[in-house]
Amino acid sequence: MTQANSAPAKRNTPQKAAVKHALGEATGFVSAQQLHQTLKKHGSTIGLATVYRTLADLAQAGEADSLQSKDAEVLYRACTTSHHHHLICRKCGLTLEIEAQNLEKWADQVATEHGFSQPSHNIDIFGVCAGCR
Amino acid sequence: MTQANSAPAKRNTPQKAAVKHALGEATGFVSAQQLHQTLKKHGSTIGLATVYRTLADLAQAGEADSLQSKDAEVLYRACTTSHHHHLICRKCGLTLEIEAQNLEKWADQVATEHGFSQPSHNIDIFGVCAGCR
DNA sequence: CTCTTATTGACAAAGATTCTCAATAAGACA
DNA sequence: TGTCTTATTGAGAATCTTTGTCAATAAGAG
Ligand SMILES: [Zn+2]
Ligand SMILES: [Zn+2]
Ligand SMILES: [Zn+2]
Ligand SMILES: [Zn+2]
Repeated sequence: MTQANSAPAKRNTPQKAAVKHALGEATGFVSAQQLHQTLKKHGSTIGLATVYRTLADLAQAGEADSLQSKDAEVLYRACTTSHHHHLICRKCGLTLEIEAQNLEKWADQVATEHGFSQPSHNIDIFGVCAGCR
Repeated sequence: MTQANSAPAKRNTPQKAAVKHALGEATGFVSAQQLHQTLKKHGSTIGLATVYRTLADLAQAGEADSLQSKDAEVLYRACTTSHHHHLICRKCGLTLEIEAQNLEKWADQVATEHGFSQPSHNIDIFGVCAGCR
């Protein structure tokens, strides 16, 4: 008698911990490739596929935020689990988390006003930080 | 005596017109690949690279807006040249243009408040339209 | 009509991400 | 602690989007 269909049990591995840690060290958004390079530079022998898999899991679990960069690659960042948005430096990648209650309300309102349900949104602000000028 | 360095003169070609027209026909955001398929289905022998090139030009000229889809591909849409944002149906892709002066102000304010210059932003709202429910 | 050269299309090439699969090791249990 | 099941890993292949290359074509000026 096998269990009907429950999610496979997750396991804790040094690789996952390493990715999580490296992501935490980053000051802003980084790509899977960058993270892989960094990890290898620090002596890790982790595989690229594993970095991709782990990042995808973290994003799914809400422990990381992701966004698409200009050159078609996905960038990740360790984040608080509460809903928020980002202010990102175009030059150095420095990232600040920002919140705006009004904004959340506005977005949902716009959606429902036009007959759209299950509203969600993507809001990111870019600029050049003080240090980069 | 050759001209110092002016932009090469643009030429009007049936291919560009076709892409522009096909983009106008679409009800929402479409990818270069989709557009290429559509064009071929209508008998055109246009090359994929040309579709990419034309879309990039349109986006540059402000005649089309672009956004990154979930699966790492760029989507385009024919748009008005004035600054605006989008409300997009997750199912059928139906897209509405929306404006919000307050929002523009808010975004720039947040940036300057934190010492960021040359502010810009990405704001998109998603949902499921009435027709898809 | 002629000539210059921007543009095109077929194909190669680059990058990012995912898939495949045999080998490894986490975690449960005796 | 030792054994066993199977989630996870890493290396490379495969896939997919996008860009680059280049000879052939054709837009537009004269
Ligand atoms: Zn900066
Ligand atoms: Zn929000
Ligand atoms: Zn819809
Ligand atoms: Zn705006």
